[in-house]
Amino acid sequence: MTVPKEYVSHEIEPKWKKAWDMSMYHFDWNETTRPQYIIDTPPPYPTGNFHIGNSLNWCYIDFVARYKRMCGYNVMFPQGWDCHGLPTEVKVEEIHGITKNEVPREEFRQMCRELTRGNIEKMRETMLNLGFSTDWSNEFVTMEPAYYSKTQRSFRKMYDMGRVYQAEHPVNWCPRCETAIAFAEVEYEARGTMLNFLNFDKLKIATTRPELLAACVAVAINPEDDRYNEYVGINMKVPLFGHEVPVIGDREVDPAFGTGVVMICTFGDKQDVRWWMEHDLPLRKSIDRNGLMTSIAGKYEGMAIPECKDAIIEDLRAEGYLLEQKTLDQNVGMCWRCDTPIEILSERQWFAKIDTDAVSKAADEVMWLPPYMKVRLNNWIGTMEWDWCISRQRLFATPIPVWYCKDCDEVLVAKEEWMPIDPTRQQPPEACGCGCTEFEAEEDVLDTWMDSSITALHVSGWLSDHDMKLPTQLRPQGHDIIRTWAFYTILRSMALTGKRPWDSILINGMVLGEDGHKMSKSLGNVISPEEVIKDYSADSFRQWAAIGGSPGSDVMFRWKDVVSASRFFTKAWSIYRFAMSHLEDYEHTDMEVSELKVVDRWLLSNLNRLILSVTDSMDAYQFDEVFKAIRGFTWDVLADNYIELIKSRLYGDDETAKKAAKYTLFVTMDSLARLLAPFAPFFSEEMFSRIGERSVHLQAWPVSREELIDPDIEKSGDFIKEVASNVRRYKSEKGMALNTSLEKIEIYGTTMDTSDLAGVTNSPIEMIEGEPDFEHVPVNVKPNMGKIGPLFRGKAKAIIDALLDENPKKIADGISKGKIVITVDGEPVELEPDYVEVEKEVVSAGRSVDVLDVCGVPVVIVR
RNA sequence: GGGCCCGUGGUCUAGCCGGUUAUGACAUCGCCUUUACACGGCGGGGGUCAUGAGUUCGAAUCUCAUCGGGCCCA
Repeated sequence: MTVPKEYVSHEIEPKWKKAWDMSMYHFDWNETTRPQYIIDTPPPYPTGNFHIGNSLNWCYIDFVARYKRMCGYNVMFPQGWDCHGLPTEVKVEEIHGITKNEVPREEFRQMCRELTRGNIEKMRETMLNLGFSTDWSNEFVTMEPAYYSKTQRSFRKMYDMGRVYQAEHPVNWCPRCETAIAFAEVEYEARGTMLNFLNFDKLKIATTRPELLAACVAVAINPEDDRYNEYVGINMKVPLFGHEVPVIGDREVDPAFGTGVVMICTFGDKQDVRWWMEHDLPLRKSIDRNGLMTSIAGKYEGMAIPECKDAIIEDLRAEGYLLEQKTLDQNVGMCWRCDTPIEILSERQWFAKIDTDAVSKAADEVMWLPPYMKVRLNNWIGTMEWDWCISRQRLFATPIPVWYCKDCDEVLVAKEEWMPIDPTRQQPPEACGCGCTEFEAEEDVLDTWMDSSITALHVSGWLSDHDMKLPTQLRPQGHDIIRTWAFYTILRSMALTGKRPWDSILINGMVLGEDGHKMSKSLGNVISPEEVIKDYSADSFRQWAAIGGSPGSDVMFRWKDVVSASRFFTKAWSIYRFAMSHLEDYEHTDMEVSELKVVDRWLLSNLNRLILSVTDSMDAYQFDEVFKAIRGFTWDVLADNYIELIKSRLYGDDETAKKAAKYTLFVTMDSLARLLAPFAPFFSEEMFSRIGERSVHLQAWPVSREELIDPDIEKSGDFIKEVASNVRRYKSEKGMALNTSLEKIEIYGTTMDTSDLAGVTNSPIEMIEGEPDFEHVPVNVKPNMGKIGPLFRGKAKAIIDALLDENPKKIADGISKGKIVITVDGEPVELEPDYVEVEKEVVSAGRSVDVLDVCGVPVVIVR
């Protein structure tokens, strides 16, 4: 059993990647004993690049999945791919040098599928390189019939429940993408614009959108505004266009904005929609689906919006309607895909009903980590005004399974047993109720969120041969998609099953570049996980993910964290190599505590305490705390102290004492391999391969042996460690080599097993009862604020002052007598001995020695 | 304009249901090849805990205000 001197991650990681049988990570659908732990993994968009933000999130998921498996859960860590969407359409157009309307619909969709398959392949490779314990037997691809038929069936089910309906309603519209979009897809950007003051017949109005004059349907004022309320009810002529519109009163009008008079258009913004619905105003569509002016715009018909705006302002000015222009800061709603300002158009679209109460109630049943992230969902819920527009005018998406009868216009929604189906390619197998067999296919497709909002249902066996396992146990996702993915998933799960989708939701932060800004191509601060693996290792990357920050907070990527991670593995390897060199002929059997030395019991006490705290932190998803604790134990306790202390035993002749050290080393190596397994799957596997049978990833998580946690032993061990460390420092300060043999080390007033100490200091140790012939001179008094404060409250300060004024020697005498008496404001006050601590200085009395004070115990070094 | 999070040595951070001397990492300086490791060991320097006020015997910690940063939304 030779252990190579160096840990070469570039050989070991590929070795295990190749050797692992990934079926060990498969979920057992027929399990009856182990509890289920299903993860509703986010399906990434297959861009072909599994980026660092994905990687951070997946590291968190993998830590949990591996930990839960080791704890005896039947874990499903599935992998999905959210394929549909505009970016792929754009990419396909770019690659093939076409526009989507130049080729037949199906051919274009085929090109999109091919591109997507290749991209998925690339991303899978990165995921394997990062060592994720993905359950590939439960992979899903939303563009494949097996998945999108579920999307279509969910559409039909919700249609039957009356939760999906078609209607003409205002929608957010992207003129560039030529499609309706949902509020969740609208992003706001601060832009400067002109506020135009117009002479509007009898009143002056202020508007930022003069190009919508043709769509003006009313003028509104605040009914409490004395300047104008007499005008309510009369009609006014719209400048340039001449049609008459009524003046209405509405409290929402801000008298302080502009002139206090606004025009209502169909539609300039969301507020217009509210007024339009509330006051039952007519509809005037002045903008078409391409963002061009319609016929009601008269001579401006066919102009693009900015062009029309310029022309109308010119004409208003020429005809004397334009009174004034002021600059105004304004937030403009933009399409999140293409940054084009959106318009609100009235369109015949499909909608899903939003039941905010049901979503809110279900969200309360879910444990949010960190908890304040739920606030974001609730804030979003509070702003919902319209239902969710689920139809899109695109190609690469799940087809809406609907036809319209050519004779009677009746809507025919496909039956579930017909799915998957593309209505543009297949006719319904039944005639319309009116007897007609000629149908017009619905060409619109579904919003991609309609696919991805049923992942929780899909992975838990919905509409499959398996038993339904909803709710899943964990939803891991970023805080940027709470208003979309989290919201829609809860909505759909409640609508379709009446159950919450998950027990808990773990929110990860965004990854920031080394400059502290969000990683983006334009800032040039993008780092790919593959780069990190190449320069360091996958395990080092994973350690950065664990230790870089706590879940929920944004995490900065720093190369130096990766460097220190890889140094930790070097150190751990060195420890492992040392341990294994002494365990060559070791056969593991249980040992009684009585057979162990103090130092062994000290280490085991610390190890079991570590297991306890690490388990708690894992349960709380505090991976940074977990790894810091493991690192601290390994480096400080095990390497810097324990190993140094036992060397003399390991190299000595006392076989019993040697065996105790070997036993302790073995147990520690075995536990460490298991504790590291969720974080460093490759390194821990390499470690474990020389310790135990089969993969470390099939082993149980260590259980703390609490009977080995012993505060007294820890105290004794700490003392030995402190003596060793003080002697080391002493030698260092005196310029002595570390292995210099001192004539004698005397320790006073305590008894203990000194064999390891003699070994590590390479010097004889003598325990001497009583005090040394030196004087302990009390020099300083330290009041114990934690005790004095609460007891004496307002008097505390006076007591502390009195204590500090008093001669330290007198206080020390008081302590030895069991009672301290001091005078405060002329009154005697009694204090218990533990209310103060006295610092003492040891004064030498004639011997040529050095005296160290270790935890209050005099240690005398005879040179 | 509203909501949420956050300001701790040069950098990043722990502590934050109040208690003495504020944690660790990286960086920096000095010393050391001791049979696991120089990708190591030992030791040192460096912080008025953003600012101001309040509560309290006592505040990095609680309250308020101000300034600054980030995110989500209108």
